[in-house]
Amino acid sequence: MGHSFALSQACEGFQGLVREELNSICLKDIGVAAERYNHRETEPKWQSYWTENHSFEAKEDYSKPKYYVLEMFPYPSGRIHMGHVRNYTMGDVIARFRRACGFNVLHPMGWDAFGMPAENAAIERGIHPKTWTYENIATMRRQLKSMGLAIDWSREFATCDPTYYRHEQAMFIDFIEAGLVERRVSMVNWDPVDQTVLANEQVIDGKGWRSGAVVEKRELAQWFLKITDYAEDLLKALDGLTTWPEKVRLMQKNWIGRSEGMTFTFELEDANGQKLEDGLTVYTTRHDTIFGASFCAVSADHPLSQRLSKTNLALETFRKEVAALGTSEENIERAEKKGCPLGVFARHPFRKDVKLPVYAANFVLMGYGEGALFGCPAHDQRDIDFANKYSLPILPVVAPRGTDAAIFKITTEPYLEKDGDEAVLINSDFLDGMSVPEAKEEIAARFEATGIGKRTVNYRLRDWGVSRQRYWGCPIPVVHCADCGIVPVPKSELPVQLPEDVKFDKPGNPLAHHPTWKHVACPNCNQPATRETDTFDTFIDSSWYFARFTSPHDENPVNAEAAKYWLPVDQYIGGVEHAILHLLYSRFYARAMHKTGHMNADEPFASLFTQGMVIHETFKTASGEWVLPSDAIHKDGAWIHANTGEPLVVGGVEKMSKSKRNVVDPDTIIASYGADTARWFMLSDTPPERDIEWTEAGAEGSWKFTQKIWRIVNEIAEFPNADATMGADGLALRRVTHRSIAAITDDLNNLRFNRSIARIYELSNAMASALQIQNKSTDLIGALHEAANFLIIAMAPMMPHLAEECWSVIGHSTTAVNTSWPQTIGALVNVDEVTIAIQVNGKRRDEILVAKGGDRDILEARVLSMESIKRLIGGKTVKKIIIVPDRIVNIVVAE
RNA sequence: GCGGGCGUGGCGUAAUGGUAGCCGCAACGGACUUAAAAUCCGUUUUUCGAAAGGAAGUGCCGGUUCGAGUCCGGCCGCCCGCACCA
Repeated sequence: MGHSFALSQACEGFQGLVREELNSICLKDIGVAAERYNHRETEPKWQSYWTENHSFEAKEDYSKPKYYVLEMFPYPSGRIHMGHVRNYTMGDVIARFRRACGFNVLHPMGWDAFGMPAENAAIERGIHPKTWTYENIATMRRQLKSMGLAIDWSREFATCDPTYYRHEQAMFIDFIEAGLVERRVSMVNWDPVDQTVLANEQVIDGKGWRSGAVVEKRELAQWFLKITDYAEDLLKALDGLTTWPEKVRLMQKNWIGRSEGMTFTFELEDANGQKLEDGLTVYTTRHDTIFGASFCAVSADHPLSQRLSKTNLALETFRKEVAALGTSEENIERAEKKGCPLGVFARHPFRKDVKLPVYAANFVLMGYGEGALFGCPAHDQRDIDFANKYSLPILPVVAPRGTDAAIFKITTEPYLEKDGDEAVLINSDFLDGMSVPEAKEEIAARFEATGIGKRTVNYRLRDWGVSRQRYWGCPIPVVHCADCGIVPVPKSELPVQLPEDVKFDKPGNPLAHHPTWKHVACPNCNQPATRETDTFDTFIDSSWYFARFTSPHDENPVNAEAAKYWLPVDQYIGGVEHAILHLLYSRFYARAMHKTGHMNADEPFASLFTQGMVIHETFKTASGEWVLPSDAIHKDGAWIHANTGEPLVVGGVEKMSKSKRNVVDPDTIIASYGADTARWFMLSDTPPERDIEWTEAGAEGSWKFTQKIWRIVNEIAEFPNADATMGADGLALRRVTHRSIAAITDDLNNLRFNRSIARIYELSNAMASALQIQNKSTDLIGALHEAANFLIIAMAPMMPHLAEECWSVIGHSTTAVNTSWPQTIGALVNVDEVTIAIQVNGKRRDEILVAKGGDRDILEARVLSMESIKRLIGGKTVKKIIIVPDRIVNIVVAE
């Protein structure tokens, strides 16, 4: 530990120097084996070679199977971080591996370039969002290129390019025509200081995250995409996404939140028993518990509540109180369950003598079901809390079979049936004795027969509100006209381009403040009208970029031929944090684009892989200030600050973040160790779906390995090339080589990068051992050359620069990138002798080396004649012998 | 609360129900060196034993099986997602 930290400190300022020193020292001692591998020369050299030769530019080529690999494109925040390095390395390995295997690979890159950080930079530092964004893109493009990624840069675009967002606008107009868009008034979180809508995540303790102002609920006309029209399809199609992580599918399933229940209508009457004209329609999944109902509750925003509040001061006050809380679910969660009687009563559908008081309640959501429910306190936690607060009756109507209804009482904890309870209905008239499903069926049949209600399917999923009162986003291409209403901008006039002369000197949307931009003639009647000043949610930009990559320069949003060839994305890779929103929106967008003729597929991503985070150790001072891990040194069993000597507290190993000061800059790492080392580290040891811990020692280890490969290859290159034969001297190495390649191929096909790397280590160890043999025969030299050739191509997806350099050293005039994946020979992959474990009563006692696929009887006889086994069996009876071919012999003896 | 995942050496991890710990890191010993670094060779789950060779061992308890890290049931711990959804 101490050593690695001393080194890491040295590296902070003088990484280059340290490395150069090591190089020169080693050069001196190594003598024969050429120079040390110098990534500073070779990495830029090969990157230029790939660029100049357009090595990774994809063309539609129907003679080859296509493979489209995509990593979630980055937001140009400033600089790439280690998470990017991990993500793009994985994608790159897949791209290069598939390419070597004969696929026509599409591996593009772009920028998710609209969004609030650019506006924040404008507000805080006076930089124009466009300038800020494109400068960041330039920096990050340079950084990504220094990683040596096999990307088709000719397809690059940023979502803030008008050449991209004009198509987004055109498709939105198509969506309007196809009935996929709605303009609707809805409740939003409104920041009165910043004059903008806030997402729920931006409301902290009821206050705006930036302004600190108390957030209000406000009704605002917003654009919605009707994703709920596809709720059922989006849910059902999850079953077909078999190569998505189960976890993500489940998260989407829960998010869509399908529930089967009933809507039905109560008759209402006032306090005097006068029947009201309208009834109260509720949604329930527990219609079986109707006899346990003791109240009804509606949302504060329910039409009935709104209407009655006009003549009910207490109700009006209550509604304001609820509104002040905001729509944040976190706030609702924290709030106590409260209600306000409406002064009206719902008549029980089966018990004419029972009248249920109707409340407005703060826990009822207007957006779900009918915004109204009936409460059955005995079987619902929320309802029982409410009932106890307002002294409402609690009547149990479901109980485990065999319970005496007269004794079964519920007070503060609801009874929820558990598996094995065989719950039945009690206190429920004609339902008594039925199971819950039977009772549900009975009620549904009766309600439907009388027309009081019907079976209904409900979804938790809401329509997607896409309006944002922001400047740095795609303008929504519509015009508001006093006479014609909402008029889409004609496609010929697209793009509706963002004005560049905007000011961020006051709160609110700069587009709305712009003196001229929004004033236009109505496309319909030519009278003065105004543009929509809202822009799109940036999730729209990222919902179809994968399709644009198939034809990034086309005059249409997507070229039909290209899309048909390339889509869907064969392998998509990104963080699990996008498991719901981005991936669900993209799945919806594919369907919407299909409906409007822009795409042929419904599912955008055939396979999904979610990679883990990059984590790093953290340190704090006693006063709680975060300290750079490189400033922490371990001395006499305690951690202290390298400069101040202050004692340090060891924090957790956590996600790299600027605030915890535990970030490692990829630029520094690439400059010091090289891109190949960084890539290798990111793939080693830890399975890709798990969090990987960055350690200096690990990076050092990866770097040493690059040098080891370089040494081995150079040493082999010293021997004149010879063909691999089946000669005895080379056979052992050849077996390792072919078996390793077979395993690596299998692992890479299944994204098991860490395993494939372990196999590469094994192969290199075998090669190093073979090199130790004195007086090498031609057979062995042939085997060594073959091993080197195979190793270079197999490691090329992970360490492409080193692979190219080794490929020339070993004597090729071709390039590794244009070399096919090694073909293994079955006879060398398959073993002919196996070590079989011998168990007695399931315990391993000995082993035996036999020919593979040998005769069972002969094996059995041989095992039984072994001294060690005879001794163990002794005089006991052999009950049976289990033989698993080529694996195990288990002798079961009587005890 | 609901749903899901994970617990294996000092550490990261590996193991189609079939020899637990491949590979790497770290540590220790040795070779080379004036010395250090680098490199190479070796040791490293625990325990008994001089050794040969035993015994135990994959969070805990139980089950299925000839055989369980793996499958089933129940605990404990950690992580993640959703959460007043009627």
